[in-house]
Amino acid sequence: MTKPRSRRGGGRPTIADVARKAGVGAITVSRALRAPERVSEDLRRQIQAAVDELGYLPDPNARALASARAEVFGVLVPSLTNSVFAEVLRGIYDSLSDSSFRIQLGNTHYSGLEEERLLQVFGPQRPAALIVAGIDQTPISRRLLETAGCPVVQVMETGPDPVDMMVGFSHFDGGRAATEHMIEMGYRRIGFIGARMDPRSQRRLAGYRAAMEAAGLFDARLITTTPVPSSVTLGRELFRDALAKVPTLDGVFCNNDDIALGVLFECHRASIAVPKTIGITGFNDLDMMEVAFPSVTSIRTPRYEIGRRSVAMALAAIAGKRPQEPVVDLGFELKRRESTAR
Amino acid sequence: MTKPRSRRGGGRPTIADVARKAGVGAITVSRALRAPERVSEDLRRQIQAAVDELGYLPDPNARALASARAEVFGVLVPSLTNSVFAEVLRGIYDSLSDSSFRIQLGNTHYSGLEEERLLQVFGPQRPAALIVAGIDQTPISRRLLETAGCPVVQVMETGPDPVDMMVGFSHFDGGRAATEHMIEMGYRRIGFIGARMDPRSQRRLAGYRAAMEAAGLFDARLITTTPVPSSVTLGRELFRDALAKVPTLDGVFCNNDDIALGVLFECHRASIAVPKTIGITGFNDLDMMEVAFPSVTSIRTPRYEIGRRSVAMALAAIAGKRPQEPVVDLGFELKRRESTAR
DNA sequence: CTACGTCATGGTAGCGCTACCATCTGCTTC
DNA sequence: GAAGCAGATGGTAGCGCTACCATGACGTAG
Repeated sequence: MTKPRSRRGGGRPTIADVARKAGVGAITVSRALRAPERVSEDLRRQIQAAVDELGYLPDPNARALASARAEVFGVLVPSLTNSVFAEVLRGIYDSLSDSSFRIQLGNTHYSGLEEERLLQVFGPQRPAALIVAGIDQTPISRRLLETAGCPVVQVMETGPDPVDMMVGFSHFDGGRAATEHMIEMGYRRIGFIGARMDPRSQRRLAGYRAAMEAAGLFDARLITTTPVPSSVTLGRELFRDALAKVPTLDGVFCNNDDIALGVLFECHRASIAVPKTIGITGFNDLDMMEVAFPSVTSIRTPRYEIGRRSVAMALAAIAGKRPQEPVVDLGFELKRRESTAR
Repeated sequence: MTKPRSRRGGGRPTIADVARKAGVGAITVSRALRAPERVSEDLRRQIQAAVDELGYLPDPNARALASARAEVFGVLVPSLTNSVFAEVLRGIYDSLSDSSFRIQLGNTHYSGLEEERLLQVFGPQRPAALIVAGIDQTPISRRLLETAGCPVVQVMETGPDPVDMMVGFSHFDGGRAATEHMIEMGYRRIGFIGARMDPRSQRRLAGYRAAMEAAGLFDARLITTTPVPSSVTLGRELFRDALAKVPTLDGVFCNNDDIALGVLFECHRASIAVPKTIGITGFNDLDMMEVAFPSVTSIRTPRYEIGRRSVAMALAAIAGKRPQEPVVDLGFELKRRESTAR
């Protein structure tokens, strides 16, 4: 005569309660909820009535345990305050908001080690999909992704060797296009200014370098970088450094828009004419670049779209319909504005 | 002779495997992992060795089901791209990164309905704590929070009637302090410009109004708002509207820094002298306000600290040590800068 | 010396759900 | 008319873990 453990769950209705009330087996309730087309019209209605009456909500933990699969998307980004990733996240959230998937977000702080730790935490939970920023995972992270047993989408960049799927664009090409534009506009001593040189920044720099070399304009002294996290403040300081180092500087390609804004403000403060004396190009094309005075040339990147697309691909894969092409390049767009209109 | 279901888990080691290898009972392994002090030194070592050798990681879903408690913090914010919430999130993440808690983030899009939906999704999972932005929950949301059976922290604002705990500051006082500062600096026709008038913006506006009325300067035509989401672009447009409506405008208190930046750029573009002809005050004090030219007066808000503090309070409550005072006001700071230095 | 705590450990019975297989009905096929 | 089959439904047995209670060893008090 064992008395039941008095509902350690705290008394909320379970699937058995619904089944009893609807006069069916528990498994039929389960099916009615997850695959309604496999239950007759009649029972479906009865079950729905019981669910509504009891206010039944399935326990996601029990579900995850029984099916060895949690309705969770694991998302790993290197930064929460960088508005670039915020936009990607927004795309992810918007695409998932009318599904029953929950989102578990991890912040890697641009650290491979932290990424490994987070994957280790996410893995045992058996997420439905993983979305990770970047394509330069450590070998350990890569193995964790490969053995995660769920669709994986690497976002922000494209590359030759996806773990599973990829959505992004070429940062190298972006850097090159920005630089070629400045050369075309007549700038010659074009500096590169970059903070927190993560792999994507490195590739933009490589694109810059390729363009400068092709034009016979490359000079290592034109490059000013720091591992410090990016900020508008830092943009100003790096620009000062760059100008001190190369007084003949006549343009800057900034690793991102924060930096570009810092440069712009410093030009105002020091009464340096933009675009006449100094041309400025940013990267990402944040909303404010168009409004700035003068408006700032930038590379528009498809951040929101990357988020949406990554979810679409993951959902397709979950549904067993893997996309034909696992690597999607969403491209970018050069926005020519006043800051380079010499 | 029922053959076991061939490990639908996919063959990763379970607590039983560890127990067998260590020559102890499963429950002892469970204890060694969660409350090491209750297991003898000897066994603890043996168990640790077995765990390491097998690479055992507890299944969080099974854990959650058995203990009716998931190691998850549910976090609800109204926007992912608003850098204010990004900073709060950063504080939350930094405070939780060396615990075993996972974070499930929901985006309410400033919608009460969406908030209800998300709480409905988070609840059945039995999170360890809930952190929600704002204090103006709908009655339904409020009940969901009250019956969540876990610590709840409302963040961003303080108010008289916490569901459980609160961390924030007074937006009314912030709005009033900013406005009083401008009055003190000699501005008289001070406009209020605000986008997406969420409850916090409303209270800043109320603070502005209180200060203006106290000084006998209030005029309803000075107020320009819109429900449209905030952006730098919008700041410019609203400023144009405001100026068209009240050509004698000599200052603006902006609902947030994005708007302020838009105003600043428009002043540059239209050759309006700042702070001489128009004074500008923002709200939040984003990094760039100090670097802008001219630098922009703003109300510094303790966003990161709000995130940290909310987690600290939640963790204390989980540990059974509820803070003496459930409502914490972290205050704000007026940063006087060039944009109001008439 | 016995009664009685205390501590370390273990066994059992679920937590609430779903995978798997069995059963049953009704219909088609030859 | 028997065999075969598809579709709807249900029963059973877990998923991997922890709550609860039992047990045994030991020490301490009376």
